[in-house]
Amino acid sequence: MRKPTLRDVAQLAKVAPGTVSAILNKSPRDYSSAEVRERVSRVARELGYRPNRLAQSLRRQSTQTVAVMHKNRTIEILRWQMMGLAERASQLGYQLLVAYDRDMRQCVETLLDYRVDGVIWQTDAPESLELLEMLRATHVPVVTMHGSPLMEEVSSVDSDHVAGMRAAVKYLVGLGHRRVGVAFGGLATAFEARLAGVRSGLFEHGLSLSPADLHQVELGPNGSEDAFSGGNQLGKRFAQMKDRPTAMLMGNDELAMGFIRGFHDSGLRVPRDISIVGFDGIKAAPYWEVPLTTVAQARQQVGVMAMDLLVERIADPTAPPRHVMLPTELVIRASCGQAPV
Amino acid sequence: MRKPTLRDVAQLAKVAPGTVSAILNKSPRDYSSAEVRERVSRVARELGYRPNRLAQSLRRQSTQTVAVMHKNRTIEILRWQMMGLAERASQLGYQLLVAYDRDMRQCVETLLDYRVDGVIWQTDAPESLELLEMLRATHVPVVTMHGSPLMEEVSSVDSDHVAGMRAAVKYLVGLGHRRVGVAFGGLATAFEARLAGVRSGLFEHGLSLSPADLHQVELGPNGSEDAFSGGNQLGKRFAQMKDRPTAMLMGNDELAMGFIRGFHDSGLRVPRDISIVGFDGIKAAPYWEVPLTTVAQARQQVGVMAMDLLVERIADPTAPPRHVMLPTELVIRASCGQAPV
DNA sequence: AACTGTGTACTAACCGATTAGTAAGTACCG
DNA sequence: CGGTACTTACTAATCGGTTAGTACACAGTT
Repeated sequence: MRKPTLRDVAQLAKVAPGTVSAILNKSPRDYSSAEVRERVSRVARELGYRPNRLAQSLRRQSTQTVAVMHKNRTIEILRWQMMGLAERASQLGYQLLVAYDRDMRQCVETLLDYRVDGVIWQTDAPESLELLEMLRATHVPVVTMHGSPLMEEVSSVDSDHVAGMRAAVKYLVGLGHRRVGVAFGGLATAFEARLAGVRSGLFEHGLSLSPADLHQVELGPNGSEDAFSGGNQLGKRFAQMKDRPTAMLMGNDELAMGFIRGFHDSGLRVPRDISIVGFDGIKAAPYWEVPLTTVAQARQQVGVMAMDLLVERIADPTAPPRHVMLPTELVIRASCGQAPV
Repeated sequence: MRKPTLRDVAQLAKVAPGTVSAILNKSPRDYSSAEVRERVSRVARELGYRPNRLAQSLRRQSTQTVAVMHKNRTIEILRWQMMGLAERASQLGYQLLVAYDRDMRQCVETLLDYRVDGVIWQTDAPESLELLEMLRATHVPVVTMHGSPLMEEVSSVDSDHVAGMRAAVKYLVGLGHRRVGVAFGGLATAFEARLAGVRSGLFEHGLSLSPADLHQVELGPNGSEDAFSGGNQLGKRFAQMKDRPTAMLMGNDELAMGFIRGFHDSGLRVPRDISIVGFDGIKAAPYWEVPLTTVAQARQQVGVMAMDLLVERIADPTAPPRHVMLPTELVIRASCGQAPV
């Protein structure tokens, strides 16, 4: 009832274990005769033999497995990235070992114990920098995805948050808006990049971001990461304000959607009374109460690119790190309107 | 620059490898003196020694790793389940090896090659039954989550879809509805269970489901799994119908949300012109155009329970399989109203 | 002095593969 | 017939741990 081993195959086929290995791996060092080859293959098939990857990896010093570090969030865009990653990994013959742990340090250590060939880093919390450094010290190839390049020496992929926000700003300014605000939730390097995009976009048009118009919102109670809730509250507050920006750039779509809902509760309307731009391009965006204008990311592409960069580094660890920025697209729907005169 | 091995530690501490192993594992067979013990621990610490899990697993015949088979969907509720699973796994000291592959068979084989201690099955496609059977034949403990019990012999966890739908039906009937319809997307055993719940619920009240009121909707173009889109189209169609049910039970929240949007486009209103109940309880539900009444699942709980059942079977493979149904809760918001008289 | 017992640490087989080195058998050639 | 070359398959070390079995030293007994 034990799983058959290579030795079992060898015995039944009356050859040495090494021979079986050579044959099944189509090794260039396999000199066996057609007759033996056939016999071994047949026995292996009949036994349903499958090599033990633990043993293989141990010997070969390569696991064909990459670790994925991520705050297992329910943020939709992160899931799309994961999908892209997973699909590409499977295409390239890699397995994904995912880690989830409040204690990130322990998590990294555990993953390394598995002797993974590489690590994908999908956590953009600023405090992760120290851990990244620790990872880098082990010489395991790492690629960060989501979150702007954290370290020069570590390859990274992400959407071009800066360009995306600049495009959004340009669009709003084109609609006549002069006072635009932003709202973000929590701390994250991705948000920082988006904020930078807003600033630079405004500057381009001779405008600037008033500190009063930069809003930090709570992402829902105790780690529920419910950006809808935070956006909702902000929307309600905005509806009460006498003096507010004519347009808002929201940190992500969920925030924007919650905002619209809260804003509407008080009888005010989007885009009549305020213009709203989201970020990400999640599935619900087109179907929202007022279809959301948003900076859409190339969802899965970030993931597949991350995987590509990683195998590139695995193949040649000395290659210089690369930093890829994927273009975003401003998807114009109904949540923005002409600025009031 | 090589990672230090147990042998390195042994050499530096001037003891035999086996001694080091015994000490570091706090083995009951460790008879070493306090002095040696201290020396070994110190050397190990200084070297930053970490055991190679491949070697450990190979020898111990146990990997402390469980495989997760799942269609890596972006359906929110499935992500919540995965979060619960991941968190519990980490608590119990297990790693997750996730698989994503169009070719499920190959996927299963690959995972088994890693000699995982167990498998979590989160794919409710009916065609997966054959694969499950194949898995079972290998005697690896398996737990299915999401998707009603597929096989008597395989432990399963899921929300009680049937009870959930019956509660929803009861609620609608209480509001005076006599003709309620349902809409589902794609094929899935979870949907089948929900449908069964509807039928039994209606029967309880002397009603029944007219075949004309059972709607299968497309889940968006080519595998995008965008239930919003499918729901949206159905909503539009419903708005044009002269004769329609006074209430609809939707297969999941995304479908329900899309439906409401499409329905509203034609000037009709929810719940004035039709009552809508969703299923799942996703984050956006309270914030929708009309806050969604829905059958909420205990999101993460399914995942943690799945992990618990799995370790139970890993510990004792001969234990009888268990089938757990988690209660659902009807969350009443604004999308249902009194039936027209 | 021989025997038993106990504390301590070592030895070596083993998990299941991979692979460099080697050996046996046949073919060819001068 | 001895020597070289080629084919074919085997042997044994190795990856990095775990663990059953063994050896040795010293103390206490009779």
